[in-house]
Amino acid sequence: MPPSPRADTAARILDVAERLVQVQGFNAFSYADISAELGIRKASLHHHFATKAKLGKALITRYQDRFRDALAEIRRGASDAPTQLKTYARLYGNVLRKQRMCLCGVLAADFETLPRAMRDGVLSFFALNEEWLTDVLEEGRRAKTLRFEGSAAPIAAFLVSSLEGAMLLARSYGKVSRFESVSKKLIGDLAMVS
Amino acid sequence: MPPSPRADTAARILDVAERLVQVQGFNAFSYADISAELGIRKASLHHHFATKAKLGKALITRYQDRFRDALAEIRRGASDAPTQLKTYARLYGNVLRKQRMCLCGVLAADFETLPRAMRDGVLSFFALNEEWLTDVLEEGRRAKTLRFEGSAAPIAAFLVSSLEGAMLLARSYGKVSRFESVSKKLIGDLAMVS
DNA sequence: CCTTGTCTACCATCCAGTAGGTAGGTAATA
DNA sequence: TATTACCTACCTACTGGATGGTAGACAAGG
Repeated sequence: MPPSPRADTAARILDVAERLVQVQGFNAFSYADISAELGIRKASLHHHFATKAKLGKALITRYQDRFRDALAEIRRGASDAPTQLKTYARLYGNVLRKQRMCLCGVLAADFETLPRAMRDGVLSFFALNEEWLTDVLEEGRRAKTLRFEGSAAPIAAFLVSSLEGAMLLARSYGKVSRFESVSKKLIGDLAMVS
Repeated sequence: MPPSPRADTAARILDVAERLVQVQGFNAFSYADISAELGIRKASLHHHFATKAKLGKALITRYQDRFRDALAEIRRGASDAPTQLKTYARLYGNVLRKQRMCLCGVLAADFETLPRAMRDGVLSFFALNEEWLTDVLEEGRRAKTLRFEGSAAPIAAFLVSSLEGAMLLARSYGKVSRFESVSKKLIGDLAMVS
């Protein structure tokens, strides 16, 4: 079905748009930016993604799907909970190392200006992260590799928001080490002293 | 100097602009928005703040000045370090309760699109917070009201970024309780068990 | 008289989105 | 095989409206 000579155009549009949003925010980029970068007319972009809202929603959906896969992969690794948490934090670190902010973190800043479908997508992404972390935390406590008081869910929410905040400030400072320092502390405080 | 019948126009412009930035982000609001809300023509706004960049810088400067005063006030209160931290976190909570994001937190998301002067202002705001927290942390450790390992500065950086992240997500979820939960945990983990 | 604050009127540029058309591929029908 | 119809992907050209910003006039107060 793809008779085009090079990679699927829709995917290339998403690639460029994703980077632009992660670097500049949703309201600061335009179809013209993508058009200039890909050498494709604006009208053609609208052929693939009729409105900016739909493009934005597609961006979130793809991002979340990939993230879900990455999380499942960590779980399949069968390593202990502290190691899974470290690998999880490295997912965020990898984004930051590309000089980008988490897609949904930056969209959270634009939240009040987003169309409904995008808001739902952003919240769904955070929920996915929290649910995954909740599972890892509970498993770690059962295995005595993690230590924390109370239920796991609020700890998971704490971890997600702290990592997002750490990314936000680390990128502004231009120092990935700021993020690493925070993620190290977060996990260190949870890990059982062996 | 202010011959105007009501409060200084420049200040009223800053008030509206501040709220718009905190809610929508720097790139999502316009002079037209302020104009409509204040019933003052766009050209008059430019008379007070020639460019959007200068308006933005003035916004940061005023925000930081007020924050500095509030921090000094907390220090003057002469309460113990954990109480000072709680009062500090309440400053953030008060912003969130107005359905707003921290001005500099939201500007951090727009960081890459900001003019130089504004970037400097944002970083300066974070530095102010971290320096103040570093002082409180060290004092608390000396007084044995706080407990933490290593130097205070990275803990201070951790606190600022975690609180900013907690605000970001709590606002998206529309639940101030999410922020309260995080700030309670942050301070609880530092407070000496008495 | 000059400064300050406001106004009307305007500008060039950018924005998301639309209208309408072309080229080429696919598939059913005759 | 030839015809007809439809499809996808892309194009040029445009629209209405918003954007940040400017020029110049006018009124009031010191």
